[in-house]
Amino acid sequence: MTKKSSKSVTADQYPLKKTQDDVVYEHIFEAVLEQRLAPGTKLNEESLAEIFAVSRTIIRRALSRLGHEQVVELRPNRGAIVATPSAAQARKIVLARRVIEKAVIELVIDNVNSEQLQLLRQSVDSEKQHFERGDRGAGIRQSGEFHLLLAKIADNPPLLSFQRSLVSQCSLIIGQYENSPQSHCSYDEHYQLIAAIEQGDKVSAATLMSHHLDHIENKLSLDEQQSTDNYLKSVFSDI
Amino acid sequence: MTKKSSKSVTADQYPLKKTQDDVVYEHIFEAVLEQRLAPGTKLNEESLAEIFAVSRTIIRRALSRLGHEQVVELRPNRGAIVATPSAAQARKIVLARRVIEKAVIELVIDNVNSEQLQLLRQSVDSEKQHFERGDRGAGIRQSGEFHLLLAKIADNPPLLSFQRSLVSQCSLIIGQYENSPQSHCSYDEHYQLIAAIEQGDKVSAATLMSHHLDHIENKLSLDEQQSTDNYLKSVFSDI
DNA sequence: GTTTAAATTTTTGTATACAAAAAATCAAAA
DNA sequence: TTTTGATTTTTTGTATACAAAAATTTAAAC
Repeated sequence: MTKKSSKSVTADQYPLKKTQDDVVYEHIFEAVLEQRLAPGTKLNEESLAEIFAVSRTIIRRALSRLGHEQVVELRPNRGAIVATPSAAQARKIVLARRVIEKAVIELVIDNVNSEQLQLLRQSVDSEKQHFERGDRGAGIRQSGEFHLLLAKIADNPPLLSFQRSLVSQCSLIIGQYENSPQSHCSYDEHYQLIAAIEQGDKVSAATLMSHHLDHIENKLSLDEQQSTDNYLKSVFSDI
Repeated sequence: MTKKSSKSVTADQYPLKKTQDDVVYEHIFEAVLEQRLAPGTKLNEESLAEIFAVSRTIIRRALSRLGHEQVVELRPNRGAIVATPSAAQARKIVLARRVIEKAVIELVIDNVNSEQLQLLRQSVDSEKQHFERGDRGAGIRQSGEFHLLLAKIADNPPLLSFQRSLVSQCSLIIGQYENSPQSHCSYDEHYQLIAAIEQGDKVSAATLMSHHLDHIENKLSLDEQQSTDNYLKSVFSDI
C-alpha cells in the first residue's frame, strides 16, 4: 500500500464520494502500475471479492472499467487477466502516446502557472526518491503520475482520460519488456522537461518528450529481437 | 432500426459472439448518434430493462460503458442521462479531435490500400444518401462512421477507441448546438478528403480536416453567443 | 503411459431480492 | 398561496442465488 496523493487524477466532476468499485478499481490499477500484478495474471472474481470484502458485483464493475481502459483483458466466459500487450501492440500504444503527449505538452506550455510548475517538480522529486530507495514499482507509477499531471494541467478531460489509459498500458509494456532496472531513470528527463516548459520552449519540450518515448520504444525493439532469437533457438534446439 | 454495416467498428479481438450488454450498448449508442435520444434524457434502468427484455444487470453494464465513453453522464445514486456537454466542454472535445484526426489522417495516408479507399467512398455515398433522403440523424451517424473508418484504417486500436468516444461526443455537440439542418453537408468535405488521401497529400488532408472541425467549432461560438444574449435578456426582462 | 470421454468442480454470466438513497406526494403551518 | 416537513413511492446500489460455460479431475480404453 502506498500513500494517497492529495488530488485525484480522474476527471471528477462529482465530489469525492468514492464508490466501492472506485476503490477496487484504483487498487488494481495501482498494482498494475507498480507491477505487483504481472501481465497475464488471472484476476479471479471471487478471490478479489473476498480480498476487498465486497460482492462480485463490485469486482465485476471495476474489472469492466479496467477492461475498457485496456489494463486488463476481458475474455468472455473466461475471466479477466492483466493485459499482455505484444511488441506490435506496444508499438501502437507508444505511437498513440507520442500523439497525445505532443499535444499535451503544448497545451501545458500555454496554460501552466507557477503553482502547477511546483506540483510538477514535487512529482519528479517523489519519483526520484522512489527510484533512489530502490522501489522501482513505485517509481514507475510515480513516473506515470507525472505524465497524468501534465495532462491534468493541459486541462482537457478527454485527453486526460485517454492519457490515463495510455500511461497504464505503457507501464505494462515497461514491465514486460524492460529488463535492466538501472536504465529507467526517467526523472532526469522529467526535470529537463519542466525546464523547457518553464521557458515556454515548445520545440525543446516536444523533442525531449519524443526522446523519452524513444527510450521505451528502443527497449521494445531490443526485446523483440531477443524473443525472436530465442524462439528460433528453441525451434532448432535439437540441431 | 438501421442496417448493420458489414464490419464491426469496435476493436474486436474476440469473435462476433455479441453479449447482451453489447447489444444494449450499441442500440443506445446509435440512438445517441442519430439524436433519437436528446441530450439530458434520463435513462431509467428498469424501463430500459423492460424494453430490451433483460435484467437491470445488463442495462447497468451497458450504461457503465457508455458512461466511460462520456456518452452518458453517470450521476451517483441519481441515474444516467444522455450527456449534455457545455460549450466550454465541447470546445475541448473538438480540440482533442483535432489532435487525433490529424494523426489518424497521416497514418491513413501511409497505410491505405485501394480496397479501403473503396470502403471510404461507400461510406460517404451512404452518408450523402441519408442526407438527401432527409434523414439527418442517420446522416450524422454515418458521418461519424466515416471518421471511425479512418481510424480503423489507421490501424491503431488505442486511437480508434479514443476516436470512438470523441465522435459520439461530437454528435451530441452537433445535435445540441447546430440548429440549421441544411448547413450540415459534411459529405462534400469527406469526398475532398478521400481525394487528398488518394494523392498522398498530407498537408491538404490535414488542412481539410481542420476546416471540417472549424465548422463544428464556429457553430459552437455562434450558439454560445446566442445563449449568453438570451440569458442576459432573461435576467433583465423586467426592464 | 497416453489419449479420450465422462463426471465433477470451479468460475463466469444473469436475474432477482433487498437495502439505501433520492424523488415525489401530501399535509399542515405561515 | 407558498413553504416546510413528514410520508410514500420510485429508483439506484449491492448481495446473492441460480444457470451456463469452462476448467479440472477421474476413469476407462487403447
